[in-house]
Amino acid sequence: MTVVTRFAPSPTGFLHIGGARTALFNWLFARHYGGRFLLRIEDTDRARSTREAVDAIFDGLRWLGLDWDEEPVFQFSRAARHAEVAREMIARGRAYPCYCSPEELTRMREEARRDGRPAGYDGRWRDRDPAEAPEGVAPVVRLKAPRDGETILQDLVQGEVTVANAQLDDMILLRADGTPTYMLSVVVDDHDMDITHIIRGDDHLTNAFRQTQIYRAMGWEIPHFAHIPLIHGPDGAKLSKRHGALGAEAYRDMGFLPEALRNYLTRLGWGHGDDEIFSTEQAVSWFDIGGVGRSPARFDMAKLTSLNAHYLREADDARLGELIVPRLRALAGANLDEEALPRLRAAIPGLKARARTLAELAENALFYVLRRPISLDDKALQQLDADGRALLSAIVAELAPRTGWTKDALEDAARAHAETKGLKLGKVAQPLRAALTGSTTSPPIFEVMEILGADETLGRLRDALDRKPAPDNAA
RNA sequence: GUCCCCGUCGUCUAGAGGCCUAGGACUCCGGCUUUUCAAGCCGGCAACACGGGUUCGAAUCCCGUCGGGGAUACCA
Repeated sequence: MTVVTRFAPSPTGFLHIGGARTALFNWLFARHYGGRFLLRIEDTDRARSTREAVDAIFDGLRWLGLDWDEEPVFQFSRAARHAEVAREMIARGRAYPCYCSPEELTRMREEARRDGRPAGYDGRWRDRDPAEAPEGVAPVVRLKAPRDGETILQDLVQGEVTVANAQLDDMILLRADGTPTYMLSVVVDDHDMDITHIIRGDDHLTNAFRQTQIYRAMGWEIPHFAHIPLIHGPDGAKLSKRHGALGAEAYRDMGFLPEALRNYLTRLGWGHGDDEIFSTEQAVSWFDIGGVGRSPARFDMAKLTSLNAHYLREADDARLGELIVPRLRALAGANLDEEALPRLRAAIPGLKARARTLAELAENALFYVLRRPISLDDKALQQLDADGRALLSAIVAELAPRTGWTKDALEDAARAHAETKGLKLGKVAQPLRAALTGSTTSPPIFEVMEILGADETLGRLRDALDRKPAPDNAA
């Protein structure tokens, strides 16, 4: 049997992080078993579904590297088929029209709750003669669900879960306007799409019981269910839009790499021994439902960030360069000079080891592409006090005439210079760093000098020396 | 209210009766290294929710309590 999984989001917003993980698990499972991973857009709620949301979901999935098989199914387009199934259920005596008014239903719910009974529709039209139907009221179609006994679910994650049928009322299959409800649509579509494994959030666990009853009513084979625990926010509450339930694109904008998010999300709620960092290929070969935990997990930015730092260090230099160009343009508030790109390419290795996100990478890279004179931060300014400037002018004289402008030669020269003055290398390195990068932290300073080149380096050093001395901090 | 699910360091988790004086990762705190900052290496703090059983022996099995979450729509 070929495994077929699906991800079935409703296009009412972006691809939020919980949905992304659900999609990921379905994708991993299908790929692991060499099966198919399908997409179905559940757009039957016409009022809330938008084309923008559909695009955002596709984009998010693509960005995460989750490719799907076949054309996505749009659920609304299958409404006629859903209604046909409902009619078939009526013909089989497994569904019936119900003429209850919304007011009646509310009253039923309130009374049931007050009496401590399970809330829900009491089945009053279940066996009533349709001749008694009130004039001019369009009925809904309800499932004639079993009233006694219990429905048992064999869940791949939650194990065997049992619920008394008395808890489940006769759910609506077709609305008064003839459109299908979610409960009917999912079952029909999952069946027609030959879905073998339904992997979804455990907020659907109770739906699975009702859906099981529809499968039975139609005599269809019931797929395997795997209800995975939801992701919670840092405060332990449900991850909602109020907390961290951001869309995949928000994480992209914050500067996370898709492979880092994929690794993080895979590890959230799933484990393979003590493995923390693994490739997508490894994840595919290791992934199985058995490794999925039963308790909800909280979303932890710090760990995602740490993972991202790892993947940043591993990432291809040219790729990172391209990724940060738009960010650099925004930070610089201008287009980049021609020499900026080759300079950036040479600088990435030194830069990426010091950044945790693309946002940080761009910030740290900015000094390389800024035009002279560059601005200095407060700590850099402090390095360029009278002492610092004296050190600087001495070393500028030393560096200016040289021809071998490589980091090793430059370091040798600086070391020799420091030694004659009886200073540690750090003493001369910091003023150089301040003048060249505008900050007190940067990649190795002689590497910076080599990448900047002799002209730019000397220019920046002169800029620093030409500056008016910083006002005395003590004053 | 009713039903269902969950409960190991702050967080993610390993653990499927003795291998557990509970392991790893992230965070945090020290140290080493060092031209700064990272990285790396070494070390440290830190958990089996609680109470009863079962057993020679329980984080692991059972029951209860408490806590958290989810579902209870002519939404999906």
